[in-house]
Formats: sequence, C-alpha cells, structure tokens
Amino acid sequence: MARSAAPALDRDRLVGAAFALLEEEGLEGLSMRRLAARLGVQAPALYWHIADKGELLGLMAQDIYAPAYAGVPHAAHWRDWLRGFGHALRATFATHRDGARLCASAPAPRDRDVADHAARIAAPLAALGLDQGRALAFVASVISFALGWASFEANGPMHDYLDEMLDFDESFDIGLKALVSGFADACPGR
Amino acid sequence: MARSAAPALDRDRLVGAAFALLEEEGLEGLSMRRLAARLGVQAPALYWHIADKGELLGLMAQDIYAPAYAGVPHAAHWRDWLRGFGHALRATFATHRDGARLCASAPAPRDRDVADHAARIAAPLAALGLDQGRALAFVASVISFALGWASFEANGPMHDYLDEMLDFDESFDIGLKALVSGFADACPGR
DNA sequence: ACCTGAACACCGTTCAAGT
DNA sequence: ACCTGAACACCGTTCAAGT
Repeated sequence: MARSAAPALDRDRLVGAAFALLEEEGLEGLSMRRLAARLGVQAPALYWHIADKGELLGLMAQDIYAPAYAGVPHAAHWRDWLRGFGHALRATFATHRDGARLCASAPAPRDRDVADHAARIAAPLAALGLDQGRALAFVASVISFALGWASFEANGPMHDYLDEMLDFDESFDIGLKALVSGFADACPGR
Repeated sequence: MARSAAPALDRDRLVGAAFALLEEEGLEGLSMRRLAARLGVQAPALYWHIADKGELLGLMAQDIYAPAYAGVPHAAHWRDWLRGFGHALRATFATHRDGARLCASAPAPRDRDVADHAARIAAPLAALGLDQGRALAFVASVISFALGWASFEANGPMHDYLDEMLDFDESFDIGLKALVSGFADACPGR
C-alpha cells in the first residue's frame, strides 16, 4: 500500500511563495522563472497548476482584497461600514508590497459567478438598508479611491513634494470621510 | 554653407510615435523595440534622446495630465473647480487607450522643481480662497479617485457585473460629487 | 499526474564602433 | 552629434519527452 509521493507543488504553495517573492523583490521582481526557482522547480512546472501569470495575479489580488472585506468592524449605519471598509482597504494595500499596483493590474477572474460575487459584496450594505444599485456604486467609489490613493502615494507626479507637505494618512482620512458623507446627497430621505 | 541634415529623431517625434503605438497596441504593446521599428530606427537609437523607458512614460503621463489642468472651465468656487477638474481628468484618461494605467505606472519625474509644480497645481484653488495644504490634499483626492476609478472600470474584480448593473459615467459623477461636497466638512467657516 | 529540457518569440539596456 | 550591430541578461509560454 505504498502511496505515490505527494506532489511537490499545489496552488497554495505557489501563491504563498509568490507573496514571499513579492515582499522581497517587488512587483517587477515577481517573474514566473524566479518563482519557480524559489520553489526548486523549473518554470514550465508552474503551468500545470495555473493557466498563466494573469491567473496567479488574480489569486493574489483575491488574497489582498479578502481581509479587507472580512476586517470591517460591525457597523450600525452603512456610512460607518463604508468608512471601515475604506480603512481596511488602505491597511491591506499597505500590508503587501506593491499591493495596490498588483490589484490594479490583475485581470478580472474569468469563471467566477459575478452576480453572486456582486451580491456578496453588496450584502453588508443591503443589510443596513441600502439598495443594491447604490451599494455597488458606493463600494466601487470607495475601492477606486483607496486604489487610486495608494497608486498616487506610491509614485504620483507630486509625490516628493506631498511627502513633505502632507500627512498621507490624515489626507486619506479626510478624502474618505468627504466621499462617504457626501453620499448622503445621493440618498433620498435621510 | 551646407548644413548637416536634421536629426531623424527628437523627443517630440518619439513621444508622438509612442502615443500612436499606445493607441494601436495598448500598454503591453508599447515596447522600445516596436517604437524604434515604427520610427525606422534601431532600438538603441532611442537612448540618445531619453534616459530610459521610465522617462518616456513620464513624458507621456505629463501629456495626459496637462489637458486636464488646462481644460477645467472657469469656476467661481473651488468646489466647482474641483468637479470640473475631476471630469476633465476622466475625459483625458478616456482619450488615450490605457491612459490611467499608464499614469499609474509612470515613475515620478526626477529633476522637476516639485515645490514649483505643487504651487502651480494649487494655484487655481488658492485663487479661489483655499490654503495650499487643503488645496493639495483635495487635488490629490480627486486625482486618486479618477485614477482609481479608471483602473477599476478597466479591470476591477466585478467589472463584468457592474457593466450590466451600473452606468459608469453616472456612478463616477455621484462619487465625484460626493467627494467634493464632502470636503465642506473639512473646511472651517463656509 | 506531475515535472524537465529545449526552444520560440520576445523584452530593456549597454557599449563599442561607425558616420 | 547621432545612429548601428552585436551582445547581455532577462521575460512568458509551449510542447515533446521523461517518470
């Protein structure tokens, strides 16, 4: 009953090593060949487990976004939830080197059930009384802002000067607060 | 008095051809070798006119941003100016294929006088009564939002679904309005 | 089922050498 | 001053072949 040896690789080991490589070398250093070398394997071996580099980036992006959704503290109002989500996004982008750039360049997942995905994303806001249309629009706005801010902070055209002039954390907070409280105008009633 | 022939290349021709190539092939197709081929020249010739690909991307990013600043309609209030700027940014990102991705990935210019640059950016808002600190923070927020929105729209994790659910132009407008009107809270007095 | 070896069609960049 | 030829050190990906 000798079973054959377990495969050396699987998707989890692959993605894990990719994150380690990203941390050490940054996004430009994240090549399939280097990843293979770190795993003690030849580059083509990776293609048994994933279709192409785009899929790898997509898996990594999911792992970056996931804790942001999971990490939003309980909120009594959808505005509080959005603010919490914005801060969680900023934190998760900061956790991984080049995290925002990776998420911006990762292709959208192919096979995912997008309707289901969108429903899950809108769910926390729907539970707080927001219709799905507005919920998605607001979430999209907050993600865009956080994503854009991280890109801008990393290498925007006036980074050097802003670095002296501005507290990035505080200014992000101001922008996020403004964005979310401004959503009130787009909501009837309250 | 026979003068030597004019050089075949200069920075303007180079950047112009780069934009044409970008339009046809997208950001992944914008390689130094293809650019050289389109100009009827060998790749190393490009390096006489620019230091590296980063500099080329930086020049292109400037040409993308510039009309956004120039195209903001006259405004009586800094909030109107910011909204106009946001729409101008969205328009200019849409004008060039992969415009936002290019701007997000272009390295910051090296030699520029950043203090002067920032002062010029803040100037229209300063003329409308805003202090430079807030002016920069607000401009940074609007750029981040527009940049992030364009990235998100291009290949965000829920693009396919949003495409059916959401009018991107309208939702951008809602987000921009929310952001700008929310800045009132960060301003004392009015 | 899972991985290797060799190859294909590319990159950005450097540098001596030509004119 | 401006450009070529040849090279270096890489890429992502495919595919027959091995085990």
